[in-house]
Amino acid sequence: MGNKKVQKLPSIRRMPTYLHKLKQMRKNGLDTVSTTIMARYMNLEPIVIRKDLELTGVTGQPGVGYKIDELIDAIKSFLNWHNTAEAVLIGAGSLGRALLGYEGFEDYGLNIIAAFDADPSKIGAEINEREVFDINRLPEMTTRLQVNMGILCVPNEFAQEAADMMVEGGINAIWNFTNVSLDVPDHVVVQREVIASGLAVLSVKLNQQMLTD
Amino acid sequence: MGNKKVQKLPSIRRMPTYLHKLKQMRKNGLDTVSTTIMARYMNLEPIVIRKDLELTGVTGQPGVGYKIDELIDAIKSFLNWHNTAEAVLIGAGSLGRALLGYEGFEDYGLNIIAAFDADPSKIGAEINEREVFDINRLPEMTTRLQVNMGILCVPNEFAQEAADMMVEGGINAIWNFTNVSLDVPDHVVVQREVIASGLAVLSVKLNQQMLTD
DNA sequence: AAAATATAGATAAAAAAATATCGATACCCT
DNA sequence: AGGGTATCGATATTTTTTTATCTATATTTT
Ligand SMILES: NC(=O)c1ccc[n+]([C@@H]2O[C@H](COP(=O)([O-])OP(=O)(O)OC[C@H]3O[C@@H](n4cnc5c(N)ncnc54)[C@H](O)[C@@H]3O)[C@@H](O)[C@H]2O)c1
Ligand SMILES: NC(=O)c1ccc[n+]([C@@H]2O[C@H](COP(=O)([O-])OP(=O)(O)OC[C@H]3O[C@@H](n4cnc5c(N)ncnc54)[C@H](O)[C@@H]3O)[C@@H](O)[C@H]2O)c1
Repeated sequence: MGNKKVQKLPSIRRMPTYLHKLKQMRKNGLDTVSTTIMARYMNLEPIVIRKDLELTGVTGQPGVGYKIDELIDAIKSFLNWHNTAEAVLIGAGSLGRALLGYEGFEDYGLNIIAAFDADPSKIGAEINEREVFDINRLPEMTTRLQVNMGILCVPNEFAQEAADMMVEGGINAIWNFTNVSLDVPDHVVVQREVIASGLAVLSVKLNQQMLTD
Repeated sequence: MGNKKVQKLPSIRRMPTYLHKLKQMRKNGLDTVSTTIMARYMNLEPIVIRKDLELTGVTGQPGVGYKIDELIDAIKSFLNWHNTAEAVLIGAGSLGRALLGYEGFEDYGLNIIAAFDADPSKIGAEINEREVFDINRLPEMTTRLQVNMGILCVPNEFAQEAADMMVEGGINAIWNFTNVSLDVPDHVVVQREVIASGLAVLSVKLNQQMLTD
């Protein structure tokens, strides 16, 4: 029914950072890791990490730690990042271009296969090896290609109509970077990225810091 | 001491969305709002909103709601967004350009006054009316201009050294978009923006949705 | 005017998340 | 080999956040 709550949100949000650090450690030739080390890296308490990792089902070895390979695997499974998700991006503007150029997504099982835009001067262009198509072709193309994730980067005023087209095209997961709270059917999940949230947190932190010294 | 925890994080993160919606309502000529309306917009329960607003110190009128103007003001004060914060941006690459071009920051009391980069082909350029300076001038300039916020958008491998330069230049708040956990003195606050966190949440949501229908 | 409805605030309860404690296991160093 | 240290897992506790309940106040409808 679309309104089920996702639990353990804070833990889920930390997973990608674990993954990143673990991959880096593996590249450096390590094969085990302790929560103490992860904790120091992330500025958290070891117990937090242990609880998070518990969610993935891995078990560590008392006195030793966890096997890095196992952990990487378990986190990927937990996040469902083993089978790469194909996505389309809507709105090849300044944010859209940045996301199209972001190398990191490979590591996160995300593959942006095409972009869509309404601006004739952008349609037909290629950005980082992905073609930009006319937004009107979106429903037809996503249906045919069976894509079920859309990354929304259009200006606020077009956000809802773009979302409607995605829904029409069978997309059921929307990563929403606009400042608009979308109205979508129950079976469609939306993750809204509010960049100002981070700024708000930083402002409050800074303020508190200044008050105490 | 830098390791004090910020409380009410979830509430703080919701504030900018309230602010955005409230400003929009004001533009539409409204002057009061109820938590029911806000809740419908944000897909939350009214009680959540009421608790959040309580933090700002505003009081509403039973049977009526809150005064929009008062709310906007209270939220801005709460976030310390009344006095515009000046910031510099480090790394005028694809993400950096997007941020430099983002209009939304005006509303959030953030003013990016200059950018810094190491690439000679970028130094001297102007992006959205902000000049790009040589990264080596950062410490001197931020000291002189008394800027205390830095937005970090360099490639991961240069993140720490760029952070060091910021600290040298007297910056004490870093908005960190890199995939690196920075090592900074206690008096410097850091807010790390991990874009993959949102993707992780979306993946889990999508997975749960698919399992239940 | 009375009844129905919508609302905030205060307080209480429940749920979730973070943190602590402790025993068992492994490793390291002398 | 033995003592010291690091580690995990299980369980318990504390803290924080979310949600519920109930009362008083305002508005709208009849
Ligand atoms: N730029 C940033 O750093 C940033 C940060 C956070 C959030 N955002 C949000 O992301 C969204 C996009 O921002 P931006 O700065 O990239 O804007 P932009 O104007 O640079 O890009 C928007 C793109 O969408 C295209 N477009 C317009 N209408 C369209 C439609 N109906 N269908 C398809 N494409 C359409 C435009 O042609 C343009 O290419 C906005 O909602 C903004 O608030 C941007
Ligand atoms: N592109 C995205 O959508 C995106 C999303 C999330 C996070 N990030 C992160 O943001 C960071 C930047 O990503 P990007 O895609 O913009 O990379 P980019 O390569 O496009 O831009 C990096 C910029 O930093 C400059 N630079 C390099 N070394 C420097 C130094 N020592 N001092 C100052 N400037 C220096 C480069 O010249 C370049 O202009 C990375 O850490 C990336 O992981 C990017």
